[in-house]
Amino acid sequence: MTTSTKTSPGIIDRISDGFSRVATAMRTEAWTAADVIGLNPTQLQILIFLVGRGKTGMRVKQIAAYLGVSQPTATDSINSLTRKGFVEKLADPSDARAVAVAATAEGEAAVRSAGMIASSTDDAFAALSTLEQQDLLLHLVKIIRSLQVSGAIPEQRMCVNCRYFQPNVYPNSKEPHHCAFVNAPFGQADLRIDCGEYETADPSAQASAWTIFNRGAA
Amino acid sequence: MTTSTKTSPGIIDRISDGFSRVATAMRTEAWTAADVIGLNPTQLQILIFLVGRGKTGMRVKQIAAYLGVSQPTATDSINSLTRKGFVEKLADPSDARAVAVAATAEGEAAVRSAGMIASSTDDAFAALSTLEQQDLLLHLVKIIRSLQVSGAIPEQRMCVNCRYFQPNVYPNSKEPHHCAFVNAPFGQADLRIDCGEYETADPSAQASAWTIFNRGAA
DNA sequence: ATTATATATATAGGAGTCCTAAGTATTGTC
DNA sequence: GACAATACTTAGGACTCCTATATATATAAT
Repeated sequence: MTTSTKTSPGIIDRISDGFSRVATAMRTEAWTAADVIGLNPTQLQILIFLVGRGKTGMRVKQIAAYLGVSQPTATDSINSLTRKGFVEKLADPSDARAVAVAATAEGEAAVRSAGMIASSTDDAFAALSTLEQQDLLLHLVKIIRSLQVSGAIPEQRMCVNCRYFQPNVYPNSKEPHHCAFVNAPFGQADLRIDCGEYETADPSAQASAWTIFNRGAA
Repeated sequence: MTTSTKTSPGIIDRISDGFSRVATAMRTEAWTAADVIGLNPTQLQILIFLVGRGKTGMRVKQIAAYLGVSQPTATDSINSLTRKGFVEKLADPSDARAVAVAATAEGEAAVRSAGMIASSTDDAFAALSTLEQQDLLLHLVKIIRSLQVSGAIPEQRMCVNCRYFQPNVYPNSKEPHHCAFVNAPFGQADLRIDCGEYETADPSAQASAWTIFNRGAA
């Protein structure tokens, strides 16, 4: 949240303000997309999150952390989605207290149809040049990592946190990084924010990967 | 809203996802900041908006457009702020139907104190290099302009829309642009997202300024 | 001038977000 | 086996946010 003063606001404040403006557009758009399938933005966001995570299901606590809301709030929205048949609560075999919330087939179909609708923000991102998109993605990765390190958001399923990530192993290539999961090189523009195959690396590995990653990106 | 599929999501989807993650952090943070003065994020956002606009006051409709919500929703929040003494509704001399909503002295003080609290997102932006910040700001300006052109958000009080903006008049300088309001040159890093002195330029002037601006930035 | 239409805002009603605080059940620990 | 921690739900309340409608004023057309 930016508190602009009468004197010239610093670049940090203006960047923050810029993010707010884009966020406003995304939120407005999310209402439209969600409305197509009879949901609201929060519910759609949960549904997309669950679809991206597959059959195993996610705990209520994880969903709450992902959304940045309290646990009861997550419960509210999950119940609403359950009533609508888009998600189901399964018993977690490893812990009888816990539930595994998973998207149903209807939920997956709903996400697909919501994804079809036009998006002004996507268009705005697409209007940037390829190089600008790549830079922007890299900046976002850096910002998100900072937020994660400071505890503002939970750990993200990003390449730079992943045990399969081998940064800058081909230093002079266009695809300097390597993913040990698919066993293939990849470039800066292919960095993931939320990868399905993600597996967390231990903190020290994350830290050293980050150092090596930045050395190349500088 | 991004709908990641099982196949590799494109860079646009990943950028969109990245913005969502940052937006989540900002929203969480906004709760904390707003709570300090007994508000919620929406109310604080309105209050900051009004403080940035001075004594003249803003119309309900403008506030709604700025927030990206319906007009009755804006009325709700404005009423809540009025009850708390942070804003007041003044009669608009030019239109008896309209009201001019303005921040009170208490409201301005409240914004100042909310602005004091630490911000993880600001820290994350500050952790980027000066050059990265500058690039990011430029990307945001471009994205916001696209959103504005497509009608997703209302006209923003940005340099690139302003009648005082003279882009690239000093092409080989570090401060290539000129602001006719303060009558001084300024650089890419000084671009405003929401300027107090903003005055809209007519559409054709905006379009040609944008072309000249991009020529230099390429 | 008068009627029609458009605009600015408010009100009504309802679903749902989102919070804190307090409960229930289960798990882990000493 | 008692005690604290954890996973989640329930309860209660303020507020967001919507659509639809009402009220007043402004503007345009006849």
